Amino acid sequence: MEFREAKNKFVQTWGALGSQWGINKTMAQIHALLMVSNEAVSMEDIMEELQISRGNASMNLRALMDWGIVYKEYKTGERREYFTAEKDLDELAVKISKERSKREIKPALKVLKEVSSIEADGTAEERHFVEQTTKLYDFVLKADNVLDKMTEYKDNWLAQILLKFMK
Amino acid sequence: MEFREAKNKFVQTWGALGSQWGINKTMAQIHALLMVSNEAVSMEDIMEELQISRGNASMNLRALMDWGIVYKEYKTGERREYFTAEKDLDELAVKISKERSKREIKPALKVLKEVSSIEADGTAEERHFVEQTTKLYDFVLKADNVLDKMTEYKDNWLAQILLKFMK
DNA sequence: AATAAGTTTCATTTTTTATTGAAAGTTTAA
DNA sequence: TTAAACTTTCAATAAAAAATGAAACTTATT
Repeated sequence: MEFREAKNKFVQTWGALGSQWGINKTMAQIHALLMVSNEAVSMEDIMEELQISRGNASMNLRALMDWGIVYKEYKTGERREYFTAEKDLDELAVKISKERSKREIKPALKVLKEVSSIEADGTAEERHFVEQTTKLYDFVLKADNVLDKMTEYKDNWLAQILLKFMK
Repeated sequence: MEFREAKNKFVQTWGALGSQWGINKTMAQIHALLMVSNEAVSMEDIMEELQISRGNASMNLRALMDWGIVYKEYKTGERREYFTAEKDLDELAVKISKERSKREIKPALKVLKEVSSIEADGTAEERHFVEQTTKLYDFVLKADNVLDKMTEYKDNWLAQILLKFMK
């Protein structure tokens, strides 16, 4: 396999993976492209390389910047904007999990808390509902916290968490 | 909030969360419904409660069973099939992460290995590509393994992983 | 302050994904 | 072995999500 083919395969695969995990294909592809570029890339280049429209490129670049995993760069003497991706993978993981937690897990937790707090002295059905949603709330909260800790001390998280536990 | 409202809210929320993570809405909703039911539920009931067609119910129940998180149950003297969900949340997490790893992470790793193995003594661009995809391969592999370990020893995974590390 | 070079927005269109429903298939039991 | 009760499949349809592209907007330069 030669370079261009490999690069293309990587971008396509990353895009497919993204869409399986609820991140739109183009957004993941742009990110992939920037990840493996050794220098900042202009919007034109991205449009050209992925064969997408200006609007699409613009909106997904904006989304990637909102996630904090793509940065704008200005070259002196040039009007055009260039883009680079966060290339530190630990940093990338931290940002993605923080963002998804904020956008998706936290709101879900809120609902879980709400629905598990209904009065249910009634039927077995109701008691089971409250029990199960309460367990789910605790579980999701715990999982979210572990993730948070893992990312907070990104280097050697295991040792760090352990330290915290022992304190 | 009273019971029916709470139950409905839970099912809707779980469905939305599912679709944000690449699991189809109905599949997540059926799972939610079964999770909070204290007894096995028939396909008819599911169709009725979620207002979905027979085909849809059938296909998504099949998918949930393929994932190993929903089981068929037979009631003696009844023709009809009933369904229950895995209610142990640790077990649920294990099964979901195993399944997603198998379906999505493993194939992605394969591609990453492939594309990071190209000959690249050429340009800086090519060298950067190989370096970056190699890092990514290592990272994803490591993350996948940690998850695997966490789920393998689901109770007190921290201590267990630590033990392994120390051996 | 006019213009040029570039970027963003968003109504419309396209693509992708999920759902329906009717026909085919199974299974149980009389 | 037939029929009734139920489930599965899959081509057609609907719904949801993503992409387009042209107009509006911004900013830098002369």
